[in-house]
Amino acid sequence: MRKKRKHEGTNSRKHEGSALVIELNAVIVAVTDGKPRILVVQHPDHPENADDQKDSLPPDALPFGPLDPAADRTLELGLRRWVRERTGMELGYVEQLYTFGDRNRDPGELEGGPRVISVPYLALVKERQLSDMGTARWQDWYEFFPWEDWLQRHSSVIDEEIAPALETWIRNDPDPESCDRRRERIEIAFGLGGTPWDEEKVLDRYELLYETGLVPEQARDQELGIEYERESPVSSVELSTESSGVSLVRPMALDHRRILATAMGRLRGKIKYRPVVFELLPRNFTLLQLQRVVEALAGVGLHKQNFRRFVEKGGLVEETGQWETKTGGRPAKLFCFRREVLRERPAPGVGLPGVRH
Amino acid sequence: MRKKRKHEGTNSRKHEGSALVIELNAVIVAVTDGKPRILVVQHPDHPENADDQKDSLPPDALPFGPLDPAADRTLELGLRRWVRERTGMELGYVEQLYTFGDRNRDPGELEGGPRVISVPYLALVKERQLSDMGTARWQDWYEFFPWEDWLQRHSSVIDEEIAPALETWIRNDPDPESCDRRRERIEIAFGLGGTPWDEEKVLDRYELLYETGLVPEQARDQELGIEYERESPVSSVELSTESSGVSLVRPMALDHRRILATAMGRLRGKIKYRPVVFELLPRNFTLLQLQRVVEALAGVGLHKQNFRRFVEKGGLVEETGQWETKTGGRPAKLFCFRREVLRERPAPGVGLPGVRH
DNA sequence: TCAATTATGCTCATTGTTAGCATAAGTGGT
DNA sequence: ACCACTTATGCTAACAATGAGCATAATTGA
Repeated sequence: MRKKRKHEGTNSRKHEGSALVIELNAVIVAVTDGKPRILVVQHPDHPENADDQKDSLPPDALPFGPLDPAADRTLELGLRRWVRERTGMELGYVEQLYTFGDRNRDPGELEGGPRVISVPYLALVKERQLSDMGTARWQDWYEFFPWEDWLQRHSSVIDEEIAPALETWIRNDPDPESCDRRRERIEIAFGLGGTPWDEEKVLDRYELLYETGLVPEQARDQELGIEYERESPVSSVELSTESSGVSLVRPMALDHRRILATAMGRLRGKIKYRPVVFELLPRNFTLLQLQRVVEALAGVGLHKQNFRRFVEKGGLVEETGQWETKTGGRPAKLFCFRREVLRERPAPGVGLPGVRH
Repeated sequence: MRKKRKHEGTNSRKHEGSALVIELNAVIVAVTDGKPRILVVQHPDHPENADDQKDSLPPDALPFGPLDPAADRTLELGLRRWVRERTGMELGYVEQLYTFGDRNRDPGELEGGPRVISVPYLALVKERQLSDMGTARWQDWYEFFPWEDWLQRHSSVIDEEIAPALETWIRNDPDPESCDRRRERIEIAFGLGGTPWDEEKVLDRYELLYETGLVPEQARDQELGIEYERESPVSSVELSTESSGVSLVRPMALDHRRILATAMGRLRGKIKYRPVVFELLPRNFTLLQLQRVVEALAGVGLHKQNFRRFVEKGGLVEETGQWETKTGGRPAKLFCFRREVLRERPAPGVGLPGVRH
């Protein structure tokens, strides 16, 4: 009984006995103090909250709510509805991410619960909208993905922890062909062996870490008997037993880290060809503020002068005539998004001009 | 009774009385003779087949099948299963497109049927796999989207039919603000008023044509009392009554044209940063063959010499040493996809080097 | 006033793109 | 054999975009 889902209780009888429900997840992103943060809640009644856990740190969960097939006219309106109801937040920009429908992605299914299809959305909100109601908190998304941060942590996690562990994983594969495939996947995903780092491949990296058990939920799922196969099957305890995964990753409920990875990758890609960063900024901003937000999202540092040239010459912003004086140095011009760019360029985005190597 | 869905009958009792079903759609694309074609079927029992239709041309439908929540381990496997069962085709590359869950997108809901959520997939198959079983046929996708073809038809449809009609639509809006928004959307979507044509904006263009009733299904949906609102509400018979839409568009069932638009836009975007075109080509091909496929998909013509430079210097292909002699001119080198490019470049795609203006 | 900090202007070499010109090597017809 | 025609392929000049850095400007705090 402990895994009874909240929305089974709250919804009308229409769902009772149904083999199928749709759960809407929200990855609500804001950037504060140069850190991308997502809104997380405490998952109401998840197995990991039970006492069979060694470390009792309860996993964070993405906010979620049910689709009410009878009441919600569209999925997006359903999402907006329960986000409003539960957090009081009125979402602006939202974008559907993907639909996750693997069996047993919700362990409740193992006990006869309905098949839960999850349709997560990405939502971007402005800094100032920080309103934390109930158990909801903002959490730096790099706490869930330390290896994605090449700005603050220099991502030594990869060299020191991930790369060696993956190397073991490669070598433990008896089949030389599959071995090569593993190596190729790893080198492409993590930018090893001469391959350049691609900040968009968040999901590929996650999938690899899941398969290799370097991420805590793999062990948890395996204990529950959930198979989450991709290309190559997980050969359980291939890795040295003491290294139970990448250190310092916050636990996450269900497959929410996978969803977050999807969101991060999508957003990192999208800022390059769509002016979505501005959803995360106040109406007026300095170019450095803009740069910091882009850097925070992409997880990489950018060349300041080139960034400013790109964004100004690209017609993405225009001067407001105002100045920001509290910069700690020379005052900076304040800019705002230049809407006309939409007519001029087919794919107006910020790109990552001058990524530091 | 005429609208009873096939899978309600074929599936187990688990679905009986359920308020929710998931339908998997497949947009199966192949390129033959320089034309992108999709696999269409005749929709089993759709209202448009009834005799209340003036022109009795039955609408084409995308192949679809139900998700069996009890049997299908993943959505993708469910898709592959019924495609195999119904067409004998074993799909290779597939990619989830989007999830459409608007109420009444299936008119059966109006008569108490379950809410039908559609999860369409894009599948790419090779030319030779053309196997048409049952009612399934291959159909040039530009028959459904004449205005997307700037290669064969020069797309005079836009100048002669669409642009004037949209101009009327703009002028018929009493509110000057909303009027401006309409104009901006149109100019951006259709590349009018100095804005460049963006071949990826297939869905935006479709949405506009739907809203303005230039596409046959708008009238049909309105007759059925289905609201499919986006930003601005459809003001029904704003347009001159005689012009009942763009000429020569093949009718499509349900919201399948919207799904196809999503697929086209996605594919047109994806070829630029992912080497997916090769899924549509034989293992060995000439550079012109490759170019023709890209052109067919993107709907625009490319500069031959620049295309070949781009694709060769970009490391996307490698020579096989073989020659194609039946070119009708000088024999051409045969190339194949160069897999190593995946390691070298973060986003290896074909791009559209040298689009003809 | 100095050091530190941030903003902003400008350069230069490199690389990539656009739009062509020109040549090569086949075809079919007369 | 010669022709017109087709397709393949090599090459270039002008221009645009990018990467990396130097230099200067305008603030603040010690």
